[in-house]
Amino acid sequence: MELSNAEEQLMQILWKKEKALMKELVEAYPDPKPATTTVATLLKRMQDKNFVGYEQQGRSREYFPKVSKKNYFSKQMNGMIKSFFNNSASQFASFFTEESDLSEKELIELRKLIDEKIKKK
Amino acid sequence: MELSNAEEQLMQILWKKEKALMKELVEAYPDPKPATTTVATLLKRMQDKNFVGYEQQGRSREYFPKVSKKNYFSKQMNGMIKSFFNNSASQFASFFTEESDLSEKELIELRKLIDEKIKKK
DNA sequence: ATATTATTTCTACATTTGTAGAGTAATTAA
DNA sequence: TTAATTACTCTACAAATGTAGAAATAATAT
Repeated sequence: MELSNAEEQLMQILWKKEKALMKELVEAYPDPKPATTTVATLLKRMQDKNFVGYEQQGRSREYFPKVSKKNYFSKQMNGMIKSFFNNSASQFASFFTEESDLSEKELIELRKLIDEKIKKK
Repeated sequence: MELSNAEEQLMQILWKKEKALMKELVEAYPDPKPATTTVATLLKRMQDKNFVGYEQQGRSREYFPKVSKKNYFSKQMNGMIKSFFNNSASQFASFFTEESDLSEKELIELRKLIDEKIKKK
C-alpha cells in the first residue's frame, strides 16, 4: 500500500518532528493550513496503511512514523530505477551525474566519497 | 498535471515504442493485458493532460509521447530531491552513493565520469 | 455481400483521494 | 459550573483513478 500525495506531505512533517500531537501537525503545515479533521482523516488512513502509529498521552495521542524516511525514500528510488533504468543503479548514477548540475566543489566532494567507497572494497 | 500510475505504466510502453497503434500498445502489456477500451481511456486522459499526441494513419492513429522520458524523469527526481533532501542535489548524491550498493567496477566507472565532468569546468 | 476484426467514443461504476462539517467526549479557563 | 477548546470518530461528497461494456464505424477476410 502506497501513500498518496497528501499523505506523503503529512509524513514529511511527521518525519521532521519525529513525533507530534495533532495540533502540532496542523500547525506545521504551510498556509493555508488544512482543517484539523482533514489531518485526522489522513492520519487514520496512514494508520490503516501501517505507516503511522501513536502512543496515548492522556486524552490525546502522540503520533509517530512507523516507516523511516530513509527506508521509504529508498523504496521510491528503487521503483524509479526499476521503471526508468531497467533496474540498473549505475545507469541511473551516470544519468544523474550528467544531468544534475552540481558545482565543481560538489563534484569534487562527491568524488572523494566515491573514492572512500572504493577503498573500502 | 501529473500522470497516475496506470498512465505512467502506459507511458513507459509508449516511450519504449516511440510510437504505436492501440493494438500494439495493448499487446505490449504483460499479462493480464487490459481491455482495449481501458487503454483507450488512458490514452484519452493522457492526451487531455498533454502527455500524448497522435497522427492519423488511415483509419487509425499512431500515438506518440509528447514529453520525453528524460524530461519526465528529471522532473520526478527534482520533486523527490526537493521533498527529501531539501532541494540539495549533492546531498542526494551522497546519500545515493552511500546507500546503493554499486560494485567496485561501477564505482570506478562513476568516478571516471565525475572526473570528466570536473575537467570540463 | 456478410461475418469478423479493429478503432474509437460514450457511458458507467467501484475505489481512492482530498477535504471537511457534525457530533461527542473530555479539559480547561472564566 | 458553564463556556470554550481539543481531540477524535463518523459521515459526506466531489474529483481522480482503474477498469471495462455497449455502440458506432470502418476495414477485412470469406
